[in-house]
Amino acid sequence: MANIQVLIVEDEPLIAEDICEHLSNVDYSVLAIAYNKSQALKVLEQQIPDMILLDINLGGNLDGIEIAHLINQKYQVPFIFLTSYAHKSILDQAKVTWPMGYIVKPFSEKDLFSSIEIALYNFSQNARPHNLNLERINQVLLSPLTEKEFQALQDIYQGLTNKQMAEKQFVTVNTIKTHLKNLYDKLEVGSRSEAMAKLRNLIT
Amino acid sequence: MANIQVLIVEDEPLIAEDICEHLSNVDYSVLAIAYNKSQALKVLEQQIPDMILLDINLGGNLDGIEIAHLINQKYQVPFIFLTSYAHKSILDQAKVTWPMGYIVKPFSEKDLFSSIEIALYNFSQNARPHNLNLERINQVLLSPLTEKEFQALQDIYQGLTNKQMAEKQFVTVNTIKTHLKNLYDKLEVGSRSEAMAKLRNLIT
DNA sequence: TGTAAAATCACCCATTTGGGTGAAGGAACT
DNA sequence: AGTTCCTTCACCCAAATGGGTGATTTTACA
Repeated sequence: MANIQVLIVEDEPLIAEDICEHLSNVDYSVLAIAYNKSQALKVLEQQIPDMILLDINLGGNLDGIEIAHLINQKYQVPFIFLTSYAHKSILDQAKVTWPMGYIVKPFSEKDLFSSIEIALYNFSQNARPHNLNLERINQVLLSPLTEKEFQALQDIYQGLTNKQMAEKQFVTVNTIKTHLKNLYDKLEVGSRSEAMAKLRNLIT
Repeated sequence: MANIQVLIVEDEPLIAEDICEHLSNVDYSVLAIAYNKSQALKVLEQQIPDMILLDINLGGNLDGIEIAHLINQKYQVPFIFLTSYAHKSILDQAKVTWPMGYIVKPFSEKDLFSSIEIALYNFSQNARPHNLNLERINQVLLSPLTEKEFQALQDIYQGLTNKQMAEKQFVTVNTIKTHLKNLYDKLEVGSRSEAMAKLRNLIT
C-alpha cells in the first residue's frame, strides 16, 4: 500500500487521535487532521491526499456533506464517511455525494482497513464508471479479448493516439496496430470511434 | 425504498437468521438465504436479486469470492462482502471482484443499512444513461458550440464516420469536416477519439 | 437594411488510421 | 517435441482524418 496519505476530518480530538492510531497500525500515513470545515479546505488547498476520512457532523452541523460536495467538484479524491449517523435522512444527503464507503461508529480497525482498501482499489481502477472490466466485456463477445487488446481498448477509450499508446506500452506503433486490428475484429467494428461507442453500450 | 430484494449467502444459520431480522427491521425483503455456493447459484438462476450479501467463508473455503466473480460475469448485481476476515491476503482477493462494500463482523444494523443504501445508490448511478445536452456542455466551454457542431459531436459520439454524418445531414463531407474542425477547436482536442473521451468527462 | 455569425462547399496537403500479409520469438499445454 | 496462442514487429497500400485557406449563401438580429 506504499504510503497512502490520509486526511482525517473529525471534530472530536479523542476520536481523531484514535483513528490516527488505527491508521498507523495498518501502515497508512496521516497527512493531517482537520477539526472543522475550514481547516479541511485549507489542507486540501495545500496538498491532495490519497484518501479522506470524513465525519459528517462537525461542530453541530452537517459540514461533512458540504465538504464532500466540494471534494467532488474540485479534487476528485475518494472519501469515506465515518460517522455515528445512520438515519435515512442523513444517508440520503450523504449518498448523493458518491462516498466510496460509509462506516458507522463505533468501528474496529478491521472495518477501517477493509473499507479503505476496497475504496482505494475501486477508485483507482476507474474513478467514475467503475465498469471497464475485462471479465464483463469478454462475456458479451464471441471471442475473448487478450490482455493487450484490452489494454489497447482502454487506451483508445481514453482518447490516446496509436503513437501515444506505443510510447506508453514501450512497443512500436506496428504492434499497437496489430492489437487494434484484432480488437476491432472481436468487437465487430471498423474504427476506434465505433469501438468507443460500442464499448459504451456494452458497459452500461 | 420500495421492496429491495436481498439474497443472503451465509453458511452459519444463526448469523443468516440474524441478518435476516436486521433486514426486515429496515424494510428490505429477503429473497432467499443460501448456505453454500451451489445454493446461491441455484437462486441466481431462478431470480435476480437487487443486492447480495456475501459471506466469503462458506464451509471452510473462499467460495464467496468465486461467487463474486460469477456475479460479475453473469449477473452484474451489486454485492457486499459480509465477513469476519480482514487480512490483507483475503482482502486482495476480495477487492478485485469490485464489491460495493465490505462489512466486517460483528456488525450493527446501522452498518448494514448504511452500506446497502450507499451501495445501491452508487450502483444505480453508475448504470445511469447520460444524455447529451447542449446547454450543459456549453457551460463548461469557453466558446459555445453551434447547433451543427453539437450535432456533429453527437454523431461522432455514436461512432459515425464523416461520410455517414454527411449522408445523414444531407450535406457534403467537406461541410462536416468544417464543423468538426471548429468543434475540435472549441473542445480543445485534436481528434474525434479525444473529443469522445473529453465528452465523457464533461457529462459525468 | 446592414452586418455579424453560421452554414455550406472546394481544394490542397500531411498525418493517421485501417486492412492485408507475413514472420519470428516465447509461453503454455499435450 | 509438437502445437497453439499471444506478442512483437515489418512493409505496403488505401481510406479516413486533421489542418489551412478561402469563398458563397443563409440566417439572425439590431
